[in-house]
Amino acid sequence: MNIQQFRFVRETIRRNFNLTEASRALYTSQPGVSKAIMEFEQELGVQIFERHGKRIKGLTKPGHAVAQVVERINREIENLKRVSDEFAKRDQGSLVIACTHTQARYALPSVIPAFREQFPKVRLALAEGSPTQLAEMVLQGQADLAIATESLAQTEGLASVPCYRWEHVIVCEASHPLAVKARGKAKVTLADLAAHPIVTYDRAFSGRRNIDEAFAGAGLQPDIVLAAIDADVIKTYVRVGLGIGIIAGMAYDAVQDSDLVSISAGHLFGKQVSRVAVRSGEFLRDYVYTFIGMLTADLNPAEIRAILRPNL
Amino acid sequence: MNIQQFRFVRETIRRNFNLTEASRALYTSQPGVSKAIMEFEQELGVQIFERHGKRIKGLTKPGHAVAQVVERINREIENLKRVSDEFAKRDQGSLVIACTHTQARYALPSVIPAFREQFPKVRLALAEGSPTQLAEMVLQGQADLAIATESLAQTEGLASVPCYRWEHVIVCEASHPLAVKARGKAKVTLADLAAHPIVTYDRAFSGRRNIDEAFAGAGLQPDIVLAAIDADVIKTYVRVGLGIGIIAGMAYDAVQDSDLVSISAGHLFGKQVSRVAVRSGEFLRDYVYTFIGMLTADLNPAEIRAILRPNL
DNA sequence: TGTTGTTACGGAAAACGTAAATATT
DNA sequence: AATATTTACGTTTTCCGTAACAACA
Repeated sequence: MNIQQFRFVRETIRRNFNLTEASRALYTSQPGVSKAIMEFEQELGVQIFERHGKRIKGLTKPGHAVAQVVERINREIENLKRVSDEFAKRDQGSLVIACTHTQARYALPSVIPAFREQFPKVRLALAEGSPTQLAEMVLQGQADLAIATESLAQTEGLASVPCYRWEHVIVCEASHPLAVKARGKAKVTLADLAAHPIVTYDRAFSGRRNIDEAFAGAGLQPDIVLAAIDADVIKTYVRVGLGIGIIAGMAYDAVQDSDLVSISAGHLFGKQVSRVAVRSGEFLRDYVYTFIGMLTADLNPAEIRAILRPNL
Repeated sequence: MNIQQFRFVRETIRRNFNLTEASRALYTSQPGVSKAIMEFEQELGVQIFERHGKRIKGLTKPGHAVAQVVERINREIENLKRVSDEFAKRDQGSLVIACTHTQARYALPSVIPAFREQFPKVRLALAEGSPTQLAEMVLQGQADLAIATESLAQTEGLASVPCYRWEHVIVCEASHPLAVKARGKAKVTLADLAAHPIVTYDRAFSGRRNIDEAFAGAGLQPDIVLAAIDADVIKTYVRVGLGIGIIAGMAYDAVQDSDLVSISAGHLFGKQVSRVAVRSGEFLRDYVYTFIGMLTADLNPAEIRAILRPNL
């Protein structure tokens, strides 16, 4: 039994039971993988992979059980490297942040510079995607943490902490009837919004679910003429007159967006809570906790650690 | 990095940082262990062991962190063998039961034969000790499960289920004043007991704590003239007139002990609950769950599994 | 001075890549 | 026919034990 065998088994499963791909991914020869896996099966005395003749098709029943343990071993071995790097490399390393465009564009710019100053040797990477993709990235170990408003708290295998609160705002031109009404101190209603074409976020992003639910709860059918992933796109289409925009409050910049007005919409769509998530049970470098601490003003690093790593 | 290194590190720690002993325990050469550990440290880039010159004295700070992960890896590797044996060996294997003398002598005889019949190829072993020793055996992986009334539920790292209830009984000769009183349907009191010399269990065993607490709660000072680990010894000294005995109810056999009378004492010392414990997070062979199921009449195997292995 | 850990070295074993053969779709 | 897996085989590397050496207590 050896560590290579664990890696081979894992990669073969990940690559949909294609030994050739697995071997390529691990920079080794395909016969080597084949042989190692066969020896592994022989040593354990069980067949891990379902074979149709020579083709590997999937996991056998014992294979499922073995694969679970192998996965845990692989993770712990990765943890081992991280643990030792924590001491050996001190504050060198990398931090891969999986986040939505909204986070990358509006939330992180206030945090990243401070982090960079404290850990100049940590290489930073931003990976963007939909909340479910972000969760997947963290689960697969491709990213160290994910930041999003959706999905993270519900995803099995992730541990998450609330990170900050925000609300939606409506953006439109100053001359728009809604802007006029808001200036008159009158509260904008869902019915007001439903009367106009709307540009807002795509299904999976930035509290769009709450928007849909709010309208549905009021028995209204909003006229969403365009859905986009990021507020910049939304604002652009608001500017060309496609409709009114509903975006995250932090995405409205009083200076840069002075040609538009923002009308608070928290009373319509509720408070949104962005969360930051990591893979549960994972060893994380100290600076990851520091980074999360910078994101979440009201929790201290010890609290964060306690929530994200309860059993270590 | 390889599996040997993990084993070497673990064994070196277990053997109090003596490489020579560790190498002997693992049936290999001492220079091999030394070299493997040094290479491991080099690869991780941290020093795991504290060295005074050449002597290894303990773990460094990074060593502590590394050792924790290494321990987890070792356990998972052991699990791997068990998982595959579960399928490969079907119902062959071994079952090491750590229990107190009381369990071995009075509780298990009704269970073991049935188990043996169902799994004739499973080698059985009984390891006896005090409840804390039993817990330790399970934690260290020397035993698969522990059965005892004390300690198990409180011990960190163990998962336990209640197994059966029992009560203490008083044993004495039929002519003894207490026996006379009991025959007259009068309830025996703690004060009655305190008036006579008592022979009962040793501090750590079989609900002795409840006995002490009951007397203390009543402000009485019992005259415990002899404390023993097992009921056979206690009954022997009761027979030679050393005093009255307080033993576990199941330890009184109406036939074999017909020269003594038993007086129920549940109202004095409360109900005792024996528990069965396993190391939490451990993979256990199917027959282990079957065995536990035989011990615990009121829980079915699925419930037991759920309690003892919540995250698998 | 005995015990414990490291260095040196050589034979055995294994790991791994290339080439060829074989099976599957 | 093209793709995928296993077998064969030889080189290279690693493993591991013995022997010798060094240092602690």
